[in-house]
Amino acid sequence: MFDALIRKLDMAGSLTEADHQTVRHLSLRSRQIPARQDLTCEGDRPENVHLILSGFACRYKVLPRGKRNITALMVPGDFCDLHVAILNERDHSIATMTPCMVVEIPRATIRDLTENHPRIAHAMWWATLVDEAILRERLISLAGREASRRIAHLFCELLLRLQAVGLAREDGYAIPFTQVDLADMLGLTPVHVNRVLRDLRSTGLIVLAQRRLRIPDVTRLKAYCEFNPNYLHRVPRRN
Amino acid sequence: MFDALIRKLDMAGSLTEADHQTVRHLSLRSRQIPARQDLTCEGDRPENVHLILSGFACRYKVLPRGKRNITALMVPGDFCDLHVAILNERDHSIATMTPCMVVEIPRATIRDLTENHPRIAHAMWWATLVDEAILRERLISLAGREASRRIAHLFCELLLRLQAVGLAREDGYAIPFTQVDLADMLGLTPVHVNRVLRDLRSTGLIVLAQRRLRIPDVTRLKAYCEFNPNYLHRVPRRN
DNA sequence: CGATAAACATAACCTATGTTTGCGTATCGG
DNA sequence: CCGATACGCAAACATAGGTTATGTTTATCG
Repeated sequence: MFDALIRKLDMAGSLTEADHQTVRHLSLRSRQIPARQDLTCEGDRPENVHLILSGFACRYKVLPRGKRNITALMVPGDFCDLHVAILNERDHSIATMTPCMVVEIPRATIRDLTENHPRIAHAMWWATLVDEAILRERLISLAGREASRRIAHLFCELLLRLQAVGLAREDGYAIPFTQVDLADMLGLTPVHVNRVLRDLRSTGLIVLAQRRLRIPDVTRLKAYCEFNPNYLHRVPRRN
Repeated sequence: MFDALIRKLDMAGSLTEADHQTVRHLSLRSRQIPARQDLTCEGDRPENVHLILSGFACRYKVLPRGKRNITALMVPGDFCDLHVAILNERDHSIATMTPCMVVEIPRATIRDLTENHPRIAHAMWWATLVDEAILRERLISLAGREASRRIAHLFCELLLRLQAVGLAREDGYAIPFTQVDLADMLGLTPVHVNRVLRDLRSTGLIVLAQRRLRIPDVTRLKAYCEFNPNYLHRVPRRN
């Protein structure tokens, strides 16, 4: 539990051993949550910040017409809602997409960390900024890429993010979303998602069956959607 | 110069008088920059954080095919690139859209503030989160609203943001963008922006001429695009 | 085991938006 | 003052993606 949290914060690259100890001495609880259940709702006075240990969650907002927009996807190791500690009203909801194990971090704990542990505060701010960068890239997808490249781009992003936490192989991963979920993430209709997936399959760019995605030629898929991973702000590891 | 900065940080609502003093004693320079000029480029090792005193700027990214995507709009009182202090590589560029007066805040100054002034750090983090909320709302516009509502939504957002800094009246404001700029912000073609503006004009929702926007019936325009201002996280002022 | 629902698939049609092109007008440097 | 360039506007046409409808497969459950 603490490991996941420390690993996340360490990505910012500024923690000391003392900071690690501080984190390890927090009193945290983790909780198992079933699939498709709200963690928090728009308008709530939020009490806890959540970190995902396992499973997938999403940030979403429902328009008056009933359309669900997924604005972010959270995978194991991600914070769901750091905002909570800072902003007073939440402007969106967060739900699990699969069963999830999450750590609950009380708002007060975050407050304390930001006030008394500048390097940890810095790391949390860093995490916020990376989330924002991912959001920006999704915006670019919606504004400028056609449906097939948009999907391909999402698949490439997920490949890297899941590899970073050991949930993807070199060439693929388990993908737990329905086509409706994908549509809500990509700003498309489920029907069109289905069409485009068929096309991507038929050109051999992806192999997708039984909720498992295989990318036979990762380089080719990345080239197809002009994927540039710099926005993920990964520390260059083995590059 | 310090006033604008303090006003921005104060929106988070957590600064003390001592913090104000700290800010006032920073050594900052301001600089006039002509229209349509990059403040910083993608890939740069960034050195300064910018705060806009006057004029409009945007955050953008150019896709390989040459399409420019504007992912954010900065108006007077906004930070352009708080990231800089935290992330090491920039993944996008920032440019002025009109002539701008900007304050340059050295990266080292931000570092110092985050390490030694937790409430100021908190305020900067807050600003980041509000930017992210705005970004999310733009994402929703692109994913779920058709062109005319998308434009209307942008106009409503700008009305509030500009009113907050005294640059808009009750019913309108000077809007310095070209239709090409609008297209790049909205993920549309300039031609379609033109069409849609014509429609919005003909239905009387907006009056737009000589780079000045007037909204005869603000309530009606807000209703039209289902505008909900909660994502701006304004402190309720006179509501 | 059959019944029900969820997810996936695909076809026909429709519409919002992109594309191309052209024209008029304002703006600006020389 | 002139030519060049940017911007706004409009019309005709092309297409990606939305809509509606319906069938098929897979999972769930009594």
